[in-house]
Amino acid sequence: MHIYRTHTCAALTEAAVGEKVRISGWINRKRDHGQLVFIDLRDHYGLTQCVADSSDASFAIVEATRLESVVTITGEVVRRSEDTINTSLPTGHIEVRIENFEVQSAADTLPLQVNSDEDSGEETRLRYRYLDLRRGRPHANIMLRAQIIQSIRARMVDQGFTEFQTPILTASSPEGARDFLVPARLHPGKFYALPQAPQQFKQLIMVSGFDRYFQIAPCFRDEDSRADRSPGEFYQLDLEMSFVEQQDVFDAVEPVIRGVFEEFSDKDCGKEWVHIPFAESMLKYGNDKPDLRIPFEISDVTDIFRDSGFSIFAKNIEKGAVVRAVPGPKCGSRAIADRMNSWAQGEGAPGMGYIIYGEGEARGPVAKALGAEKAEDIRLQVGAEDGDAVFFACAEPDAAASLAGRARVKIGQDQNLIDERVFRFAWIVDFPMFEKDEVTGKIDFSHNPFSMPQGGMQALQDMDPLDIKAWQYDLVCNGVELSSGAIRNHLPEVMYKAFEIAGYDNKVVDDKFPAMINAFRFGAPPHGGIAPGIDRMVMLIADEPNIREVILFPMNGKAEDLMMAAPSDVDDSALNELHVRRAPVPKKSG
RNA sequence: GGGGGUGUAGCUCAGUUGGUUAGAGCGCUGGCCUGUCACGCCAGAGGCCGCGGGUUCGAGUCCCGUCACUCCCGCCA
Repeated sequence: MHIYRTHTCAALTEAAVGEKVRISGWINRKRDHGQLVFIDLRDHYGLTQCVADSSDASFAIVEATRLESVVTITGEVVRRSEDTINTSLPTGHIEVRIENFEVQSAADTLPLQVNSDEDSGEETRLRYRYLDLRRGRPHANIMLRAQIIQSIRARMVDQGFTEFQTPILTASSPEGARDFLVPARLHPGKFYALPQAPQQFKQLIMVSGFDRYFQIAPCFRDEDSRADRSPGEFYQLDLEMSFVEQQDVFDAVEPVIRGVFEEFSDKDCGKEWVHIPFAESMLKYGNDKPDLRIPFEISDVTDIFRDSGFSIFAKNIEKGAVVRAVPGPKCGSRAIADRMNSWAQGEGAPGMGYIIYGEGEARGPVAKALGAEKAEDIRLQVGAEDGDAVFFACAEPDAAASLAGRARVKIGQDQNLIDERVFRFAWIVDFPMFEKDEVTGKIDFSHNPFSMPQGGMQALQDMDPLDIKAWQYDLVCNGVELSSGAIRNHLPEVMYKAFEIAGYDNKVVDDKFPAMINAFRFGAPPHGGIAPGIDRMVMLIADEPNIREVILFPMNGKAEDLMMAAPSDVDDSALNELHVRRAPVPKKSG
């Protein structure tokens, strides 16, 4: 007999009755009746009830062993009597009569309760992550993640993609987020960077003549965390394809993503994934990652307020402001409207005007100043009914869109208008190539400097830079940005020109992107790709509100690994070897 | 860097308008219990109420500061 186990804790059923077996695992729960004690033994696979009574030699030690101790139990599988069958357990028709009980590893008093469905505090969970991960839901989430990644690999290979590995120690690149740097021992004063994504490598893979690449790629960005953004590192399904247009990328990716969501979730994934131009998304949803489950849209009512009796808005419009209207279904009460107004103030806006529609008339100060006719125009445009409200964001276009967008989400949530049983996907397309920095007025790349401008060189030469669109797209699901991609700019002259518009001369391109700009001189295939976030996909499928729930050993919000105690101090000798010296930590002012 | 929320037993949380000895469930220790499966019953241990200061006759509760965790803004090609 194997020294640890002949079966797992899920394997024993009525078929095994009469067999002498050995199982090992953790004591999940104990029910001590004095002369009779039950143990639920748990392993990765399931639970098996084991039982001993006072006549058994091991009875005392069974009673005395604490929860979560690891034990090996040897004994006979016995059928439970009819009245003691537990139908909620797959192994509930049998139990193991304990003949021998060996403690492999005794557990101290636990810092968190493993057999509870209730989460402990984040700090405790992360510090004792190995205990947290024994619990049902975290354990299942990690298994789900593994299965999803497995499925993605199979689907990608089926579609003719090949998985390659790209370097982890690479060069810092000027664009994007803050880099993690690694001092280069052999090159005093120089640093490697961890890749923010294998962006340049995957393009070079295409130049190398491989046709369809993918990788479950680790990406490193030194950015502050959010609920849907793990600090430091995350994984992307990174992929790139040669000789493709935008729609080819969509056609390759859509079945993979849809397939995975449909395989692992019961939620409806929609018939077709809509394409929404960036500008339309900003107008209707106030952001570039719309939650299409919210059943109403924002509309522009600037013209109705222009030169109107509502002078605050009218004056702002003259100065370039716009007015965006957010419908508030069933929000037609003073209390709700006031709450929205103070919410908006909390968001940094001066407030939110509103009109309440009820009993056939428009009410509130805005309606009064505007007059019944214009209030009715708004009602018709927005599609409001009796009992609804309409809220207004008046500001310069970006700020108005943003506030209206946040208000839309808040109303959707507060009024319970979000259908939790569906995934609503959308491709956001036609991103602008350039944008103007509000503070400096400088024109810069709005998304990815390697994207091909729509219209190519011609567009760069002839058009107002701010009007040029890029072959740049995002995949969005339920208000979460799942993915970002582009058809790349593989033409050196077009690349120089694009960087020139953004204020960088040819030398900058040559210095900062030597690999790409050189490679493109030796025959580069037109290519494009995308990189869906693995963690976010798993988070959506697992229906978890926080990305840490689908990561084995996540860091906390301050990018610390509480379990491993990282980051940590290092010896001076290690620093000396790396030619690195500590700078004094600046004292806090005040 | 900024804003919100939270911080009370090992864990999850309650704690009234400021008022006597700060509670519950789980866990832990001891006792009872031979059919439980969130077993039950009895008893017990366990608290710098995050920390520091202030107001007050009196602070878990009010005020100021600070720290930690968390959510959001900034940031995220």
